[in-house]
Amino acid sequence: MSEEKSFSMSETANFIHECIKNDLGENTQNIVTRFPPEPNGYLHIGSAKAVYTNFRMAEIYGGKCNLRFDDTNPMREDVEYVNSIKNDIEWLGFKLGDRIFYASDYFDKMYNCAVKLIEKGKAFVCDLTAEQIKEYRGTLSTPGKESPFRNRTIEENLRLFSAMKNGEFKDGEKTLRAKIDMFRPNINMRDPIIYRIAHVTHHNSGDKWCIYPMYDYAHPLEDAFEGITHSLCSIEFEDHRPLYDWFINELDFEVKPRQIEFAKFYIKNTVMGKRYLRQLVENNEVDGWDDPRMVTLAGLRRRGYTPEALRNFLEQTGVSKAMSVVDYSYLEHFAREDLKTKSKVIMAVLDPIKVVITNYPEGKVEMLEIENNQENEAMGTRLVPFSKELYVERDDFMEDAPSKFFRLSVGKEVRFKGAYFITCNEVVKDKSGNIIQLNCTYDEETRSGSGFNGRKVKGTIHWVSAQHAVKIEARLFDFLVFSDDSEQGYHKNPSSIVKMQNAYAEPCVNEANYDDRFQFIRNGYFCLDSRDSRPGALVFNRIVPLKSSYKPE
RNA sequence: AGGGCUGUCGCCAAGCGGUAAGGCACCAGACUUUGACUCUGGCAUUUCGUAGGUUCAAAUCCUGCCAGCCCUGCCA
Repeated sequence: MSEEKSFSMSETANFIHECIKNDLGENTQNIVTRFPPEPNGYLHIGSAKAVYTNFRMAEIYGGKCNLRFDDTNPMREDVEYVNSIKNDIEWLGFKLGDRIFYASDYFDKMYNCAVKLIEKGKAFVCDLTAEQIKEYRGTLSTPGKESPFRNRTIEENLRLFSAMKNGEFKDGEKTLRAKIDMFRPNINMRDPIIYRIAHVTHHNSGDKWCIYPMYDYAHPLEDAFEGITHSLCSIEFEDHRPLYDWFINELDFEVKPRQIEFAKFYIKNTVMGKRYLRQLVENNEVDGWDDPRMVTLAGLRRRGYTPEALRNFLEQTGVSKAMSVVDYSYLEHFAREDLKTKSKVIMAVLDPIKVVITNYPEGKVEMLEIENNQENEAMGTRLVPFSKELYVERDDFMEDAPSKFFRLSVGKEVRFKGAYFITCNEVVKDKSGNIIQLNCTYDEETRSGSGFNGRKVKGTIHWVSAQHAVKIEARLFDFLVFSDDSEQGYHKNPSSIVKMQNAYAEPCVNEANYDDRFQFIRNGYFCLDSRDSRPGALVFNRIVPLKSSYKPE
């Protein structure tokens, strides 16, 4: 990554930079941040912002960032997710090394801290049922009331908590609660539950525990245990900060981590919620967590987005406290910009129509040399076969063309990219009137590279030699949903994927690797589908189309 | 007896009392063997959610109002 550019995050997120500098003074390199996902799903582009913000801040100041699996609720977690999360973060370009931690590794320390709180008279074992606790909590606008078990003796609390740990009670029978204040307007402070009983096998700690700490209790402790200086999280946790600070203070940690919140972002016409993504996967509405239409990192990767494009997007999109809804076109911009000079530019015809060059010798094949990327000469050239029968894009022909149509039409001359000027003379139709072939002639003089300068032509179109072309499938994507004013806020797009199964590409695609990206000239950027493409049956995903200022009438 | 946070161009976003950066999108033009790229120009001054106030001076400070988001899981 380029260093000049990489500092632009310091042009935004200034409220974070200010805190860091105030707290650390000259020693900003001591910063330690963390990204703490619960391993209960795949990372998506929204989570990537939290990944990026935490890792990037540490990177900017030369500090450290931990990946910590916040696995305090065993009923919804799975190792499949821990592996995908590690993989996705490294794919984004952040080195994890020995900085991978598990909240579940701290269960002993957390238990001891809870005992300490009980001993200080700051926590108690409560027998209220879930419904009662809800009732006692009060509402947004009315205060709560105190639990009748709030004033148990320290000795009794200690004995009961130990019994909870030893499995003497059933799920839900008892909880451990912090003793704070049932009358606070901030509901998080109304004697929050800090331990619950769950006789469930944990993916990491197995059956060692049947009590598990709640997020609000576990999180500040995890941060403190790891020496986190700045805990950068999304803004819905702002109301939890007083509780976070309460635990840090009550437990007398030497270094006090500080929580700073930033706003989440949304993308227009995109549902990012984990619940929704999971539902799409479970209902088989998509082809897994890595479906190219999904905004999971796995999906974006399979779609062909590069980590550089994502990082630039996250960088430029900024970090603030104001909720934002970013246009998808902003993401697309960074994808094109990244791919522009590093992709081989080749020709593929997605929706073919046959062209016969009537005055071109039967059986003749010319190998034309065409540059791989006009803006990057280092990418060299390749040889592309040209022959009597070609395919061009159906869209590139029009029978009754308006004057602003610079492509093929009867009587009009256009340039075939890297080849000759071609004039269309005749349209061949089948019985039902569908165009099945265009008969054209070429002008030998106009061969590309010959220096021909006799006349100019307005349009250049791409083509592929019929006998040499490789038949491919090209998949074109659109939004899974469109935003609307309905109650749920969106409706499904019935045509979010279009499979062009009769597409043809230059022979060179046979040598394509899974991590290659191509520009199919005038059609957009494509890459092989890592799941469905195989030799002999290539499947390409369109990463992003090219921009176009052409407006059909 | 509700609390917290946020409002600067269509979308992001700088701005921290001295007279509205930048990017995306869009529009116009130039160039072009991709209608791409690139380049040039345009794009918030009856203006910073709104109404008042303080000040020589306000997007920046104060007050009221309005709008949006979050909070009543033994989820994170």
